Amino acid sequence: MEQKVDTRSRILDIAEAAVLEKGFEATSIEEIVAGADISRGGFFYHFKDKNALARAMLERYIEVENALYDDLFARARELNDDPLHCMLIGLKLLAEMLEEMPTGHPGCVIASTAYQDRLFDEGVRELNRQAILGWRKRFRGMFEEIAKVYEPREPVNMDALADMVSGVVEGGLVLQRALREHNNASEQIMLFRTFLKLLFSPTT
Amino acid sequence: MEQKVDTRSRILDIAEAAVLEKGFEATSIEEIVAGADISRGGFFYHFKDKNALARAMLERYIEVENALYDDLFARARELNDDPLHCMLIGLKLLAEMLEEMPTGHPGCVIASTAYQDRLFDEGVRELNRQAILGWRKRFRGMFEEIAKVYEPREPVNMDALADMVSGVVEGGLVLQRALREHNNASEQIMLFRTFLKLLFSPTT
DNA sequence: CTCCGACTGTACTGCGAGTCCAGTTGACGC
DNA sequence: GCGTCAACTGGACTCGCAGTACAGTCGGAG
Repeated sequence: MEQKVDTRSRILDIAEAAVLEKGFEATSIEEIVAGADISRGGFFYHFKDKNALARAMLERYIEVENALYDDLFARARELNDDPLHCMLIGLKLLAEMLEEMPTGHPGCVIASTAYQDRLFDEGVRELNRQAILGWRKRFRGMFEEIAKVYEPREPVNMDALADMVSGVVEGGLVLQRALREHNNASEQIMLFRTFLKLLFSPTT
Repeated sequence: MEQKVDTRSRILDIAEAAVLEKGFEATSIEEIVAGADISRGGFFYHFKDKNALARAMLERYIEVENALYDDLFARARELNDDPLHCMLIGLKLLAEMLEEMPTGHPGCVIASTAYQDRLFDEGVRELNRQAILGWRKRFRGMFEEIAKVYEPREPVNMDALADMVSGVVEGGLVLQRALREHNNASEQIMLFRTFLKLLFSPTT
């Protein structure tokens, strides 16, 4: 049973690296089993089909991403108790993290999944949906805390503002991928930060 | 020769609809030729392979999108000569247009292409890149006009601000696709508009 | 010693991309 | 009216990859 966990996550590691680099469809099972040094039969022992692999990858990815956000904003909170400054510091840390990744960010599986929809079953799509709704809830909560302290200068839809965090990151990653530049995502986050500063700045 | 143009664009129509709905890889040539009522041989007569099809689709799509932006901001200019207000009106029109699309927006081929990278050759990727750089140039020009009249309240990187238009649209479309909601993209654009209003509002 | 979970290995089906090519059809130029 | 050429049709084929089926192996827990 040691082996089971081991091999399974080894497959996920290899698959994730390949998928983030080339896309899901362009990654063959042949290639994964070669990388993980197992037989084709071994692969299908762990995953019913490619869909099951996609599902497991998404689950793991979302978990990691959530842990990352938890950690990021916890660190931000330690540095400053004010909800607005906590948000601003958290976003700064996020931008820095994205910038530090040498090969550029691995690219977000969410967008990739969204645009290859029909390749996946309903379970995978629903997982994707729930992940984004989770982030909406997370950031909405944070923005409500901020709004309690700082009256927004313009009326905003809180759900949309929360979605903008995800949207700006996703959009930035799309640009980055397409342009072959490497800091678009972090620049976009920094601009969003500027937006928040202006939106919640005291009305003199 | 009438036929040639006719059949070719009929293939592109069918393919575009299918690809926007299901993604490129999930769309088979079989299905395209059935829809266009031609033989497999006929398809390969017009397009060397799926890559050539992708390239032609992208070219057409980018042209349409550029014409759309031209038209949108020309209409906005007619309504108001001030560069900031022209931008704000143009974005409003864009948001409304996205909202009016009954099935939600067809989804942006750019993002889809970016995330399926290795499926395509260098030509397709470069086309994609140039399209985004074109939008950067377009919006950067507009923002520079605005900045001549209105001093930005916070320092911003003009290229990044220009990219934010594309990024917010792309990001919004990703959310929309993944969430199965229908107005995320337009909401994101409206939020970006709020950002611009705050950024370029007269410093009291 | 035996059972079981984690595999290996092989052989097979089926699908879709892409190739090759021989033949048809209709418009146009002469 | 005849040849030519572009725009196809239709069919046969190869290849790579997903997925199925299943028989056999191997090592550790009981």
